[in-house]
Amino acid sequence: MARHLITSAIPYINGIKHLGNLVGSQLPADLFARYQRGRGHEVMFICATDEHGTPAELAAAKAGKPVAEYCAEMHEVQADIARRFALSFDHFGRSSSAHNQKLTQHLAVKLFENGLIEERSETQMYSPTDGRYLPDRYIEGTCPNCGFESARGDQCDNCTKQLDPVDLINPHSTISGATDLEMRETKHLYLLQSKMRAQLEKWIDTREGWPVLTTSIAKKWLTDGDGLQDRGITRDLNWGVPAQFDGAPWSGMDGKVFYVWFDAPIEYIACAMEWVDAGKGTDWERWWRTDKGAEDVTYTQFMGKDNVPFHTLSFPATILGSDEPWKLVDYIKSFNYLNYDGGQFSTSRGRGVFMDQALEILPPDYWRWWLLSHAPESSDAEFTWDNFQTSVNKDLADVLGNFVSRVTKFCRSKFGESVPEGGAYGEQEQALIADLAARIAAYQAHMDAIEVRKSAQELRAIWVTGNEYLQSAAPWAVFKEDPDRAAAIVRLSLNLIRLYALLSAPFIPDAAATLLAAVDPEDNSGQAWPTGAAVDFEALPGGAPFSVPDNLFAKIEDAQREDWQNRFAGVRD
RNA sequence: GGGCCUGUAGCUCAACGGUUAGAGCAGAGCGCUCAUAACGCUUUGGUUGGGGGUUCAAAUCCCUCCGGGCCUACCA
Repeated sequence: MARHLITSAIPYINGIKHLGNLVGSQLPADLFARYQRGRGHEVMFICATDEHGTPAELAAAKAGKPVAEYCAEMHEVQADIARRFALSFDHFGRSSSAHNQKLTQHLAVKLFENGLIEERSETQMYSPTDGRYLPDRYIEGTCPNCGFESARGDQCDNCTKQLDPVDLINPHSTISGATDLEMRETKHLYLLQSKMRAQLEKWIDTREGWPVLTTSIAKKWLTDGDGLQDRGITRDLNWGVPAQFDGAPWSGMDGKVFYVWFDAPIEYIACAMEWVDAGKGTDWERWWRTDKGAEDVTYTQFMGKDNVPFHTLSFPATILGSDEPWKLVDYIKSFNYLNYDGGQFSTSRGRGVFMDQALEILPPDYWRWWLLSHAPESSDAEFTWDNFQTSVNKDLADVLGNFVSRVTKFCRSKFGESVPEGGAYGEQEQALIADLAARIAAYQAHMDAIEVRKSAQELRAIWVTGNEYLQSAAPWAVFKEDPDRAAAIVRLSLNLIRLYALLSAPFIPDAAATLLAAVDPEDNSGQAWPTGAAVDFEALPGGAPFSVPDNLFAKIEDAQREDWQNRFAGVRD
């Protein structure tokens, strides 16, 4: 039994994520976790909320709440939606946890002791009115290059020129509008990634089979310009992991916290400690410490492409630089973006479908199927209602749902609600079994390789095989002359439903559970992962009871599609 | 500006130097009547964005032009 540690990029605490965020990390990670569990492997699937940083402080202020309270509430909101989307985290933690604070501080000390952290002084824009230092993107002004009036401190959206906040004409805070900005000298800790460049490059070069998207981004950062740059890992903020604490080997960091991107990935580890606290397990170290049992763990990370530099470089720099035996990632699966109907999803403008809204209109399996079967693996992908309607109606309702319907209803009317006895599998059945064995092997190969679209395609082909078989075996015609032969056909078909339930569970867990409950109500056949061996087609013996489930998937009507298309086109409150 | 990805049938995508470029959807025809008017079979449809080059052989490698997207280190 293999052991799989699986993490999804941790979503930022603010707001509810849209479908593009979902398909970029959490959903494919869940697919993989469910698949590996299904195969009988031991899985630790971890996710959390990323809670620190300026945006959380501002959102809390806007909501009129202390930031800790705001984050606690938003964490529950996100946890609830994740549950309702059937995301099967073993633990959904919080980067603001005591464990993460302690571990982040510990690793910083280790890095310092190993000569990889140093203090540097720099000047940054400070807003007395806001009472805070302003990240570049919170400063706007007139672009000195093109005269555009809403240029941000880091880049002009109009002429795309890279800027420095001091270049802006009439700069002001986007938080308060204050114009009394001033440059102040401030000290920060820097992670000396440049010292680790060679080590990181060697590590990246020895990774095999990583997505091009993953390695090309890592390579770019390693070699661009002067190579990998040192990175400030503290910020002048209140909300975060304090950079000054008992035992800190540096001073003068009072009132500063670690940068969210330093502490966020560390939460992957701390989350396993939270998992123990929550009473879900007893030993987190055997997942994370290679000196304590984690040397045989396969660690896979899932993320959108915007997260790749932090996972290929910064976090490994933290891990490797600590010189402690932490488990390093084995495979990084990265995704492009999902666009919405000709443009981008937009949180601020309420453009596109957000996770809560999605569940208001349809059950999770509908979304899971479409999103996964269209996952943006090789390039950006696009959600359109037309495509969504077609995929759901054809794949789920017609191919899978209708197969279940025709088999169970035919059986009920001719043989009653138990698996028919009599007859034996013949040549036609052997051919079907051989065909499916090959398809299941292909499906597994794609799932093992985390080829999400191809897996979905193969799964659909497996569903189609059932309809092809029924059509050519034609039990409704055979029944008139040879009821025993018809019984064997129906018995095999009912077994196919069970097989489909097990194979489909990673994609559509709720529907799979419904099928399994209908066709094997007492779970007599076990739920071992099917390999396509003969035994998988005889798991439901003659005489076993079953029930006819309600239609698995309702079709999306044209009127619904149009309604939703209008509803999600613009402005969310 | 730099880097990376991408352009293949009406649409969404495969094919990663080697038969005649394949699937699903959409379109056309036929069949079936168990089923959510569902299913099955057959079939139409491509100068692989343009041009040049390398090779016995190019969608695939190289150059160039055109289009789309993303990243570019202080948003997270």
